[in-house]
Amino acid sequence: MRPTQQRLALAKLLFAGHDRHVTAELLHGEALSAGASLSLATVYNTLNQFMQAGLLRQVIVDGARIHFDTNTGDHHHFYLEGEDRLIDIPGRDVRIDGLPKAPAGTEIQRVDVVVRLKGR
Amino acid sequence: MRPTQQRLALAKLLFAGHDRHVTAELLHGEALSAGASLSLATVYNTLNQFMQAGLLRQVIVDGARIHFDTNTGDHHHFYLEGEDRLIDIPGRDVRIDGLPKAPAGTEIQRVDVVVRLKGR
DNA sequence: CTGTGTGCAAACTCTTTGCATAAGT
DNA sequence: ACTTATGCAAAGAGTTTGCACACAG
Repeated sequence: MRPTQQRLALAKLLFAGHDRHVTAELLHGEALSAGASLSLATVYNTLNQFMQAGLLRQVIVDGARIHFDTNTGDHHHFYLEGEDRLIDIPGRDVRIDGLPKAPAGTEIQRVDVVVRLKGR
Repeated sequence: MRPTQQRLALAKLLFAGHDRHVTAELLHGEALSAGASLSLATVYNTLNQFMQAGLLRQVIVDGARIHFDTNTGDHHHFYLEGEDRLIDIPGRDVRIDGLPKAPAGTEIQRVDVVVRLKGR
């Protein structure tokens, strides 16, 4: 994977600080605002490449959009429906009991917990 | 909501037996096979109406498709990635401990657990 | 005859793909 | 030059919407 201008710009936005949750469109907007010049398609491709490289993870909460998460470790999410926003829940603290064992011929790949929040 | 032919055909397929998980496209196919005559758009509209009526619930696991679940009670899901198939996990049996409390100004609407399975 | 509600063609949104172009050897 | 990889326009997949038509009162 070559360190092109587009990829560097996105990497910088994604990994510069703390963990982030972004959608392709949001990141595209940020990149443009930061002066970079790339298309939304390139953002998607880059996000998928970063994902394959293990730098990023998808979070499915919304059906309409895919969210990408720079935190690839074991954790879960609060999802604020109104604002379409994600907040990490550290995986260490959470314990899930009473799950049936995986059906024959399958094995568990991951357990995702999504706590859906409603603004009050 | 009028009991039109289209709605009756779909209701019959959805609620005739045990609980089901369907996508719009799958249900459309079944309806056509059963001799009904309706468009995919109508299936979507009808599913959304059933949902508003509280007869159905959406399950978001895939990002590409929306799954509809005739089981509206408290429960969770196994998701078989390869086959794009859902299996219910009764909510009674599952206990989740250690979740942080909801951020100020928000309240928990629902907690969804998805156990992602990989065929072996 | 009038008004409410229905079903579907067409539109829309998000994401992926095919290909001309660019970069490296 | 030749090969591999890149970025984006255009296509694809899933879902929603606007509107002509049907049905009930």
